[in-house]
Amino acid sequence: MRRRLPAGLPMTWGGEGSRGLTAANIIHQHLRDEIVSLRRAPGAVISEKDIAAAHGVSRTPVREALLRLADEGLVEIAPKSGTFVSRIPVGALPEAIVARMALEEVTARTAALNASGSAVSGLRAILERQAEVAAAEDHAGFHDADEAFHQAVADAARYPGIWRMVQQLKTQVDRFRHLTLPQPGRMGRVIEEHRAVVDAIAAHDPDGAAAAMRRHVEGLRASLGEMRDVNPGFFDGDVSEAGMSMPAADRLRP
Amino acid sequence: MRRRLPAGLPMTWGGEGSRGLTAANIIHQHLRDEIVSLRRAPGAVISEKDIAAAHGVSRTPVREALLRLADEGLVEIAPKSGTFVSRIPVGALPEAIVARMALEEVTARTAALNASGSAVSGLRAILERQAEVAAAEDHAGFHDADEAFHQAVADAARYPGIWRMVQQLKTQVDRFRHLTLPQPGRMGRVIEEHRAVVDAIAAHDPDGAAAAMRRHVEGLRASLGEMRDVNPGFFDGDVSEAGMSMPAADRLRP
DNA sequence: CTTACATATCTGATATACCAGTTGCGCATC
DNA sequence: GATGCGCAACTGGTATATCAGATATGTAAG
Repeated sequence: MRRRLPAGLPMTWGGEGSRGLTAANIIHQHLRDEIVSLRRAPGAVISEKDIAAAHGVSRTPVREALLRLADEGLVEIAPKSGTFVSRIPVGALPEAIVARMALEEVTARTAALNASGSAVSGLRAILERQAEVAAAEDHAGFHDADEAFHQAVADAARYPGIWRMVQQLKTQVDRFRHLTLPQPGRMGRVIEEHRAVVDAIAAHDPDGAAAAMRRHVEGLRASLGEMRDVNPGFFDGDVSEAGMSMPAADRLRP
Repeated sequence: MRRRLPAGLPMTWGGEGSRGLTAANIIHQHLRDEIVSLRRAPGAVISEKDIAAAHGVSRTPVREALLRLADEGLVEIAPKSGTFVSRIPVGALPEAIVARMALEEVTARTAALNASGSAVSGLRAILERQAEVAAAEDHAGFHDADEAFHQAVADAARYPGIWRMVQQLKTQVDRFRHLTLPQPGRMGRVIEEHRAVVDAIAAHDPDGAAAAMRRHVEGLRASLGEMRDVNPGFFDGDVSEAGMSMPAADRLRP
């Protein structure tokens, strides 16, 4: 008996095999968006049955989506009890930022060594676009451009797998960021930091690129300051563990 | 209606919630062992039905386990066609090692800053044990001690999440390592590298610890040299991409 | 002998049904 | 009124059945 050899090219270790647009994948994406954008609040109950009904499918693909979200740390499944949107693990955020810094630093370094001319041009284009949306006070567009920038650096370094890890790390921090006040001047500062990274990459200066990227992510850590409003029980553990000052009060009384 | 607040403490972002010993988890662990240890060959077919029968359960928990393995990159699911043990993505291994180096370097650095006395003692104990099993030519025990060492460093740094990422990265490389010839003197060299890391941590020398760990992982990269035997279609992409020399021939003719 | 096509038989994806813990509320009790 | 207990309505975990796509094989035409 001859076994057929699938022609699939996995390309990386951690990537969901980009298996077609199955119902489970659609629901996964949908729920993920809702959770990351905080349209579903941390701690909120997720009902398999409701999701299934809302999408007009059975519980099976919903369950598959939820299991993957659980692996990503975005939902918590309590057996025979319920499924909930994960609270933001503020205690783990500093570690996540450390990991991201380490990964992005080496990415920038390699990008400086490997970047093609077109890659540099692409980076500059993203920089321009980001400046434009910043001038328009378009926060959503700014965030998109930021993501595009970091991905472009990863592409320039040819590190798709590391980029996937960074994306994973970004998720929790981004969710937290949605709860912070927009800081005046932050967009301009970020753009300058990005520009420094691009300049170092264009100059093929690995140490400079790594240092610039490190400064950038460091700045990100500092931007986790103030909460947007009186925050409910969105967090797991003590908020003061996030490394930055914070009223530390107003947790809901249970 | 009051909603109950689960007392679960997630602790990190990426960890499977350590949800009880469900059938799916058992099967996941079982299959994972078989795949990593190469008892299931890369490219081999996995039948949901067979696994289910072998474990005396239905296909549902088997499917859950396989989906998680697919997310980990250990199996590939071809819709309506079949599920296979992932071929080793040799082309992605250098990137995995780069990522691991970045993460373990910062881990060692933080460990040097944070390590308690007991943590250092624990590290030395592991070092001793590793020397013992090395003297006994116990390769399996050596590998276990190696894993314990790296985990202990991560524990000393209080980076459980980063350790989980490193574990993920180790998986594919370890699978590859299972196919390489044991290199004479490697165990002794590894132990010396470990000792350098511990010494730097004990001396609270962050730069030294980071450098020592970097050298260690660098040595690991170099150890990916020769294949154990004429290698079948265990690899995805060209083996020469692994960064080391290799006959590059004898792929199975389809 | 080669090639194209129809079809039988695999597979994974989904639907449905059932089971067993967990939780919360209400009633009985003190 | 406070407290302990037990039932009822949830939930997630598993089992079973059904559907549709992909592959392989056999057959007929060239």
